[in-house]
Amino acid sequence: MTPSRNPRNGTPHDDVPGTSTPKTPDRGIPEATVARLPVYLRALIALSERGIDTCSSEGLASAAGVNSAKLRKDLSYLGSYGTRGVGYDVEYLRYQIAREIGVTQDWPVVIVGIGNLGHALANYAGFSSRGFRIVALLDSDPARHGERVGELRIRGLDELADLAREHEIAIGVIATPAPAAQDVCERLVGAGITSILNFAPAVLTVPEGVDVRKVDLSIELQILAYHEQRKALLGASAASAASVLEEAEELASGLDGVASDAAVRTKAVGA
Amino acid sequence: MTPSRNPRNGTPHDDVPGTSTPKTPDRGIPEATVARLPVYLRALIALSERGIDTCSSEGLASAAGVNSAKLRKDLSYLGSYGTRGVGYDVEYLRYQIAREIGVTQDWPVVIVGIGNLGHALANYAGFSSRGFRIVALLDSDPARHGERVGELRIRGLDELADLAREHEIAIGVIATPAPAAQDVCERLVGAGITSILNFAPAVLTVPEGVDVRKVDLSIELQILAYHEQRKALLGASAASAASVLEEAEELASGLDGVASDAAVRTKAVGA
DNA sequence: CTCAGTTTGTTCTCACGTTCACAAACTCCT
DNA sequence: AGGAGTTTGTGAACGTGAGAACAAACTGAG
Repeated sequence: MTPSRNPRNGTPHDDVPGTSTPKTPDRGIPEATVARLPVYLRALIALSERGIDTCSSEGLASAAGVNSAKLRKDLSYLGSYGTRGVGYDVEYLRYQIAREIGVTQDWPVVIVGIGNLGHALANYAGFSSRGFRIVALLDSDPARHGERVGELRIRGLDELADLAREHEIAIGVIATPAPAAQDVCERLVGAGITSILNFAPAVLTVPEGVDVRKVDLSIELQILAYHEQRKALLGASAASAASVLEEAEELASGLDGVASDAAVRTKAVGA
Repeated sequence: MTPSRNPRNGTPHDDVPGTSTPKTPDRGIPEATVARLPVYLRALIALSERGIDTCSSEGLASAAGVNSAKLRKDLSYLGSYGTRGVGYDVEYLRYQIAREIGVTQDWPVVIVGIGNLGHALANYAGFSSRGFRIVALLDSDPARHGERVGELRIRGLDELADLAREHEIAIGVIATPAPAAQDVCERLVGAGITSILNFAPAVLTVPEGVDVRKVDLSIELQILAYHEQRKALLGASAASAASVLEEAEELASGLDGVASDAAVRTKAVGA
């Protein structure tokens, strides 16, 4: 039973229809929310495996490492799957999120570039249990063709089109060196693949309608390095921080507010 | 001349000065910008290697895969390093960004968990050329101790504290299975490491002042799957898009996983 | 020197994401 | 049945980010 049909798609805050917003609010779940749904799903699976069958937004939020208000708002985009005064049914919510993401059944995946990283990805057990099935491993090096990795054999890139058609592959993973990435990307797109996960440190250009997500180890480390440097600087000498910064900046002529006119004039005359 | 005013922080409408806001207005570069600086750096290195010594914001932006206005705004947080009417000096800008990120010299890094992924990371040549040096490989499995990977030997976790002190390690990489991640994380923090890159599919809790960045392959794939599913649904019947969206729930649960849908629903209701 | 052309740095506006706070809705106890 | 306690779902305020547009500042030719 439980009618619990929530009229969610009643365009919640669409006040004035047809005025300034030509955008379609059609079931569009915000990107930031989409990126967190898999985290919630994993937390729910963990709870489920521990035999817990009900949880509050507070409990699930802390398991997922987010704020509970954010969690509730995120879930509200999917529908009203909780019960006030009680919480969420773990199995039910788990299924609903899995369905929304689209991992109630497996997606066939191809990995291109079977070097160190490609091997690691091919052997990663986490995929199969999370809605993905690796169906093909490709590499441009003929010396590797035929080599077995797990249950699969490495094949040549020329077999891509056939394999993609046969297995209805929709997701491709690029684990090649950077110089090969764009070429591989175009082959994937040519084979009808419209979602690409790119591990190569290169910027890919793709036609409209193709989604690319990038995972870049060096970039992640560099972001950490920035914050680490910042912590070191601030902690080392908070007093001399200002002078360090002043020295670092040289050609900075910040002009805002009152002093701008004077500064500009001076500089223009001097030049 | 030019008292080298800080270009950032004009504090547009600075409400109450000095009293109510203990927030650090000092040189705070927006996170979104910090995340893009490494991309610009890589693009500049590529230009430099091709012998190009000057570039416009337009050119650099397209090499980095972003909008030129965004690029200029990002760079403006660092200072005024360009020349109007001319563009940017590639080498100069490259150095300024590297300095801002903090990769003008190498950061010592430790990798914990030398399985498939750990091996791949240890062998990844990109680190050394981008401001990082792997100085230690640790694993909890004694059977692996002593094994050589590249130039390093695998060591036990008990050596972490000594190695961290000796090499002044500030960045740790976790490449263990999920269940071990939190424990390893605490050991890293205990050894004085305050920046962590986590590849394990687990939520880490750390004390204040420690930065954690997460790289999760399954999550990236699931985000792609969501969009892929969306494309498939919309493309299937573009004409009846409106109606499809209205009853997306029924349609989706009808199309995929009928059996499991029924099972879950039954269970949820039954419970 | 002046003027036209080019490109940066900055301002303004809008959209998106986060967080607070509270009404609505449920359970449990008396 | 009714009231106290709990928890969801959401409206509203706030902060951050993206992009368009433009003034400032440079180059080079005449």
